[in-house]
Amino acid sequence: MTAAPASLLGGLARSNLREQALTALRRAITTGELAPGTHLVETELSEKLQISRGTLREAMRQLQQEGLISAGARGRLAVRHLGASDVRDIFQVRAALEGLAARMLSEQDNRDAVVKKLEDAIQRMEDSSDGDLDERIEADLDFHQALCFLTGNPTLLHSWKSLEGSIRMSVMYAGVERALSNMSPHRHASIVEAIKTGDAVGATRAVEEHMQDTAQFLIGAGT
Amino acid sequence: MTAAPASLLGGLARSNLREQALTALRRAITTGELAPGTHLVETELSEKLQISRGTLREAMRQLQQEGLISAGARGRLAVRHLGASDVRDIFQVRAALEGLAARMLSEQDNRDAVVKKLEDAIQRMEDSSDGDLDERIEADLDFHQALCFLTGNPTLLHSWKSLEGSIRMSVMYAGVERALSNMSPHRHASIVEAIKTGDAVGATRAVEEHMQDTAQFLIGAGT
DNA sequence: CCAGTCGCTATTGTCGACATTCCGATGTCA
DNA sequence: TGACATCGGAATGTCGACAATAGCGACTGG
Repeated sequence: MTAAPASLLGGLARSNLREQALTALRRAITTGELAPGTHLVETELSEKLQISRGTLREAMRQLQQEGLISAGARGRLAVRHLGASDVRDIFQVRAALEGLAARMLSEQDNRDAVVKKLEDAIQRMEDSSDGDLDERIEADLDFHQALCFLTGNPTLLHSWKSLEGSIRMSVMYAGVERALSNMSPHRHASIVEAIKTGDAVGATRAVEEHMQDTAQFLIGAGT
Repeated sequence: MTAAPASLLGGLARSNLREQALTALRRAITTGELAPGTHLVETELSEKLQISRGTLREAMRQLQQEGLISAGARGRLAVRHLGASDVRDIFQVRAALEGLAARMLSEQDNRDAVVKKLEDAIQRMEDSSDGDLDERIEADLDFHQALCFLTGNPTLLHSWKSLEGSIRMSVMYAGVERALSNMSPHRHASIVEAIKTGDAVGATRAVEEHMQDTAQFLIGAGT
């Protein structure tokens, strides 16, 4: 939605090592390639990534603010270790954010275009239902990001994205397969339906329930 | 609340240039010393702050994620320029976050201690009512931060803090004096009152209304 | 055998320099 | 005169090196 070109001619800026390192690290962490708790040694990482420490440090600062990396004593950074309470906390905030999005969209005047795009997003989820695991996760997150994006509130989108990394870690916390087993399409459809009919409170509640259930489900599978 | 030592023995780590630069820049921006739109030239700033560019860059990355600095073409950074719609957007998200906080606190079991602390925060606001302008702003933000802090949800607090810079810029957008004239203590008292009686929906609504009114007020004073 | 001290090592903090790239001025040729 | 090539200048991107410090282990004196 944003990492990819917005539409036609979205973004052609795809260079600079910092961004690449950022993407690589984010992926490594949310994939589990870098296990939670792993101490990230700058010299080591910079060598593996073939970039200088300075460049790496900039990327890590950002990861830190995204909640993927936590700081220990003496400036030491480590991959964040999530606990059950963290997952619950994250999804509570997420619910507030996406709940706001759903309400805003429900109260909007020209909902047709928005609803159309959300339905497309759901369609994409169904299309990928027999595809790659990561692909399905991606499709799910795309839907939820779209929810925020379509409100036209950049701050809301930004806040959501700041949480995206944590959300991905929550998924990993429970295991990708297990997390996916909970992602029923009808859950999302009912949210869109409420938005379509302009049922603001219904849409908000649908989102909040969805989030709470998901969190509960993920926690139940806790390590 | 967090910048200051937590209580006794809170934090004794107060060095490293990056943090200092971060604080200095944050202050300069939210004070207006660095006007919105100002192009932040790395070489120039690093010389003024007497630090190296690398160190400065790390600080600026963080400011960027906090929404105080926006990136233009070719990696150029500039002090973010807020418009009326930005202020509205920011306060919408803020309302969602603090609304969640208020609801959580209302539904909590042992509310006495929490309520006590919030009342203390209000007291501090009143104490500073004839003090320095910045002091009053600080007291106000302290109250709202406490709202998030007391929920015990670190993610919520983190998200709020990510927004704090933007909130401060919104205040500056309208002018500190004007912004302060809207901060009536009774507004906050009614929030605490609702929390005290366990009225979750009332507390949430009180917060949301407070936020919406404030946003409206700030926008009305637009530059 | 224990305690205290000294020095080494691992890792982060900070810096200055070089590389790259875009923008604009300048100059030249049809 | 207008368009195009070229040359600086100004910023950002990236790098490698040095400084500082905490933690650890060995060594020594009692």
